[in-house]
Amino acid sequence: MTRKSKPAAHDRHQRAEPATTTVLTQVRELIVTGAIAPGARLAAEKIATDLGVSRTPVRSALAVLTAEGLVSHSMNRGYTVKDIGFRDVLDAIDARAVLEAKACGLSVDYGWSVEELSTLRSHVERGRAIVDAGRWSEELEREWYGANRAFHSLVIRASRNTIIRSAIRMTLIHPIFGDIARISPVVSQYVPRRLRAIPDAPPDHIVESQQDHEAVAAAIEQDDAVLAEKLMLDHTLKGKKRLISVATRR
Amino acid sequence: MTRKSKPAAHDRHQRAEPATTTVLTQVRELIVTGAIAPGARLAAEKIATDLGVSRTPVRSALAVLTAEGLVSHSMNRGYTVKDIGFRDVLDAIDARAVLEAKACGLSVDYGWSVEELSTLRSHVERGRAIVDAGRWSEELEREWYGANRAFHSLVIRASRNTIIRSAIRMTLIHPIFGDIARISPVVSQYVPRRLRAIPDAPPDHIVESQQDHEAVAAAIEQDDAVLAEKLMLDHTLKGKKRLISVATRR
DNA sequence: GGAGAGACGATTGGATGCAATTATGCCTTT
DNA sequence: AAAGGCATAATTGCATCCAATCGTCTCTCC
Repeated sequence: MTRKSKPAAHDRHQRAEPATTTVLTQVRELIVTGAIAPGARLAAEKIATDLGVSRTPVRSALAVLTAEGLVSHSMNRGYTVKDIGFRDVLDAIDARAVLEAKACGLSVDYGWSVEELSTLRSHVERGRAIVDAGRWSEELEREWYGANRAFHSLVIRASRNTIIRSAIRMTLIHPIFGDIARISPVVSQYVPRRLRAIPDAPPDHIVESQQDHEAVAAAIEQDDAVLAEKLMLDHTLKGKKRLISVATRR
Repeated sequence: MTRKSKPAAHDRHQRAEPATTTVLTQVRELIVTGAIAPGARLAAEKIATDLGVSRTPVRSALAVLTAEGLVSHSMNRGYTVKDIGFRDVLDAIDARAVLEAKACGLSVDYGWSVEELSTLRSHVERGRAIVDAGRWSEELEREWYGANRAFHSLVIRASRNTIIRSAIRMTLIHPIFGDIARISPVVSQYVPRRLRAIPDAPPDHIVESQQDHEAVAAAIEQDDAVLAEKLMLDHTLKGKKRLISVATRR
């Protein structure tokens, strides 16, 4: 017995991460992806056994999710998944619009490093390549949304404003925007099924978004904070308008 | 024994509110008011005995505070109060500026009820009366800040945007803004002591803020959403500029 | 037959107990 | 005497346990 018995003794209290954190991300994922339906009760016992922990970390995680606004809580009656209505989605878009626009403007005020700028360019070019590929598919769409998300996170990070970053992450803003209308079921429930089909060419709104990204990137490269902020604001609000027009067209 | 034995039986499990919620607000208050210094460790056992509960609700509350960004957490090493720097305060002001400005614009878009408008007027007039009182005191200043807070909350509520509301409440934005520079020690630590003295007449920044409120209220009454949004944005950013000029003047 | 009261079961919120990890102090060693 | 190592103490994180509350079902009474 010369070896330390550290590596994997009991496996029970042997976590790299607190169980509360694990449960938190897991349950949040289940809610955001719609695996747990809105309005459903969140029985602590069931979640605990499902995830292989006791109720204590589950209850902690649910408290956090309540603060985040994803679930609601009634004294002695447990937790339920909040039902996110169309109005909430629009509200979240408005909130994100101003936060992200400001982040964009601040990033220019702060100044972009050459590395950041080149990363930004690569994200934009990746999106352009996908749009210009001459074809379209679920795979390409997923990829474009990947570039989209990378573009937006980079801008938000470049603002160096951690408060805005966590404000965007917080509340419903982040979950809802997983990737507008397609990935996030919270949003896609408001989009008619036929509009969710995969066409042969990139849909108009993606072409338009790609152009928006390029315009924003250009404004950033030209150090025009005011323009960059305005372009980013318009970009997000276009998404809101599109969602409204699409949702009412049933 | 004809009376119901409901009112106050054991007092132990007889809460109108979960202990987690109580602990949450209590500890948050302690942190925001500076009663617990930044960087201090938050020993669960001590907090529990101090507040007369067990460690379980305390741990839940600390998890929420971590999500809110007020405390940081290290695995197996407990929780510590996050040290909020000047940069964080400025970041929070930027975030709040755009959120509250948007809320203001949205409130006009949505439309104000006559009751809301009259409440708004009364808050503005209360502030005006205090500023015009011809004297000044700690008491008057507290009152003016009360009217200030009422004014801002009303505008935010009138936006009908619950996401923006909780975004403002969340992260550090709300605590920091308890009442700029005076009430909140998080901010006032950056303000030289001599500037915190109580003068005989209302200080310039309060007179200016009062004027701003009146201008915003006027724009709201005239249904000018764009103007109201811009005025509110400028109002908050003025506070940021003032804080910067005051903090660097040591 | 319907309404209300009461009881049972299920589930919650909180307190306590236990294993593991980290911090602290003392001792040894060079 | 300083540095390192070891043991002890303190504290964390989680599981378990218990009392209180809520929901539901049944039984009774009108």
